[in-house]
Amino acid sequence: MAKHKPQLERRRPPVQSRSRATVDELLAAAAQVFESHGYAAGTTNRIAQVAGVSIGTLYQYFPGKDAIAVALLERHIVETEERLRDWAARAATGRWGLRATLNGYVTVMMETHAGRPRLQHILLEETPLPARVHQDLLKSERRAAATVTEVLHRYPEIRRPHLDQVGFLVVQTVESLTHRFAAHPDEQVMPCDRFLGELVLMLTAYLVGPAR
Amino acid sequence: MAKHKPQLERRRPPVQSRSRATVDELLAAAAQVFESHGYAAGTTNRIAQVAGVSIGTLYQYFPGKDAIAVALLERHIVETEERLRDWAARAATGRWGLRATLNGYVTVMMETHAGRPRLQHILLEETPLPARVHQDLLKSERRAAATVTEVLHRYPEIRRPHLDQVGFLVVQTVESLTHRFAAHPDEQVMPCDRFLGELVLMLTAYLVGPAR
DNA sequence: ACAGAAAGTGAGTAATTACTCAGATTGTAG
DNA sequence: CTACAATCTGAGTAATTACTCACTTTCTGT
Repeated sequence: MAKHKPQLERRRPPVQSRSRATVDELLAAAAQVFESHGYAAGTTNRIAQVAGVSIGTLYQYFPGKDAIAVALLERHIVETEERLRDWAARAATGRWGLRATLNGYVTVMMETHAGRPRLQHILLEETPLPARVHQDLLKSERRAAATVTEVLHRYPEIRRPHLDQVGFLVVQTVESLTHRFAAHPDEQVMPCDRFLGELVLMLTAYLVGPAR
Repeated sequence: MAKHKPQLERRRPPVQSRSRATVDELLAAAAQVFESHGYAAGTTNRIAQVAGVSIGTLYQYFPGKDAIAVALLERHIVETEERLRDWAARAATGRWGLRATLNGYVTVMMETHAGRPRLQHILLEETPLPARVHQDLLKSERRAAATVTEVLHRYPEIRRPHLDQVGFLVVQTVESLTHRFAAHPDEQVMPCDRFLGELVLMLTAYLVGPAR
């Protein structure tokens, strides 16, 4: 369908407030359309329509469909890192026990995906992302693992060796279970709050449990 | 792109061995093509080409693209349930400790996705599945949880209440972490065998840990 | 007021692709 | 061998869709 191969850089940077609002509208519309239709079926025409602008305007600010997905993903990475930093800062005050800290972490992650549970999945798995973005994702995930590891260091009841790998597994576990539960919840078998509680229980048991 | 809306039933059931082989070829080709291109970009023409038959032959046995994905998914559900039954039977001999049993479960699940790590994700998330198939998936997942719960009942060291919900969380955890690790392994931070070991450790700690 | 820049429009284009069909080829029963 | 069914072929069709461009409208500085 693509006539030419477009770049990934924004074409014309918005300078007036009107155009900045348009770009915001476009991103919001894209999030909604991708969430409900998937990447391939989320057409650029539909995105423009939902945003309330013409298709030409869309291509004035984004050189191609991929670029929109990349922008959404990069925005999500930034937001997630912000939330994680906030959580780490709160944990660093030392007023919380391990369990409350883990509870906070899982809650933050669930909130992050509460609004559009499928979107991150779609961006990650269905979108042809350039290698650069994959690198960014990997780096961001490693930073998250490092942050979590650092927080865990504050709790002497954790006696497990290789805390960095432990932090990595915690991040992976929370991330993947949160995604899964947000996207396909089985409220019949396990309601959301119970799921959260059990997950925190599992993580706590893992961290303070016998080293072997 | 679709002119008419096709059904999901196979058009002409293969009766000669030649055509049965053709259908197998088509499914194998579809698995390969979807795995490497995703659902939307995995074209029917390409599937037919990889299978070594003409596009017309493909449509003689499958009424539409979706039907191929559904067939692949149903096949995967059957295979997974078989593997799970085998594992439960082995666990029922009573010769394994809890840890070995969990290790076996995780190993089985990792093996299931080792060959085509992305395929299940693609079928589940990118394919427009009819409601019937989603029901089947949910049912299959619940059966898996029931099987695991039953196995866990054999181990008196597990004192946790609501074993059915515990079994459900174990299934969800293993399923989602296995998918994630098969699809995007970060061998640099955590090699596969170490990942398996830590996951088993986490599950064990969760199951035998303090009830509160 | 006005020139030029920024922003927006949407019908149209070229490429892609799911699917069809008229007929050729291969297997099989009597 | 013959008739018929099963199987296979692949060029062609209609629908879809990413993207362009010639043009209009709105804003801003002077």
